[in-house]
Amino acid sequence: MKNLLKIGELSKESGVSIDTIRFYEGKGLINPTNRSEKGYRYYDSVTSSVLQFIVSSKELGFTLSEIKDLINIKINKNGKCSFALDKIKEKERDIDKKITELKKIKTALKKVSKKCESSNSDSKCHFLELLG
Amino acid sequence: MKNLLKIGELSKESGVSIDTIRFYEGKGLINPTNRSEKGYRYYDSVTSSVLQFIVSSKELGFTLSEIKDLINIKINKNGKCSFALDKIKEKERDIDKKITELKKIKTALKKVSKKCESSNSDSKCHFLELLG
DNA sequence: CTTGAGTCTAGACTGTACTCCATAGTTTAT
DNA sequence: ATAAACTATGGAGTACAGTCTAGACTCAAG
Repeated sequence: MKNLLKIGELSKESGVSIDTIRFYEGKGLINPTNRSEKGYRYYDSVTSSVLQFIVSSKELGFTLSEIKDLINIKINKNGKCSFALDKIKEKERDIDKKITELKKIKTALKKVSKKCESSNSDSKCHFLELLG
Repeated sequence: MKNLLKIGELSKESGVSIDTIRFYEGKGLINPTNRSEKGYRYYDSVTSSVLQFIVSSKELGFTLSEIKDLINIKINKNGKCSFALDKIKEKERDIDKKITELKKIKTALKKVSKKCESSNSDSKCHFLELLG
């Protein structure tokens, strides 16, 4: 068990909480390098990189299940760029779609608020009048 | 009970499912106009407008709890525009914030995918190499 | 009067990503 | 040897917005 970290140490090194580390294990994202007889988890320091990768990927908008796919590309496809690129491009399209939707909402909100602003502030609200 | 709708009829008229109507009642968004002795809900047709309002507001990005606030403005503040306008403006800022965040993500994703594209498609993925 | 359709309630389940808890066992330091 | 610190497990709770189910009751039509 030399150079191996216990879960608390890994947590400190990675900045990911113990609970979350166990949670990620349950989701199949990481695994302890081994377990002691009594069931204690032991990790090598690569796991810390994996946790960092998870954190970064989350910041890029990937869900845990998508991140699991990415990790599996690394494992099964030997980390070929072309496979990862597909996922990244797909995520870009996802994000674009969301931005488009939000812009539509923004436009609609502006339309509503303009009507509000152009009327007397004490008058009945055009928008709320939809309530019947 | 003349001109009153039973929940199934309201559901058909509004396009909102029976379950959802009851769920909205639990959240305090709507209420049956009255109840029969045996507990059946009866609604007047204004409730259909309220449901339409809820659907529209959801499309504008409001949560149910925010929609409840809007409905209460209508009831308590007599539907004054100035009160509703605050909520609408606030939501606009929310949406703007989300758009900004998503744009940041988009930029970051592009950076990653460009690195992927500029390398041999069979080569190791720069991004996945973060996995250690 | 019976049958089928409609309605009632309370509570469980979905997905996402955790977080917290109790209880028990283990390891480490003094 | 003992206490403090750490770890294990399983399960509950959070937020959001529903959806679905079971089991019981009621209503309308033939």
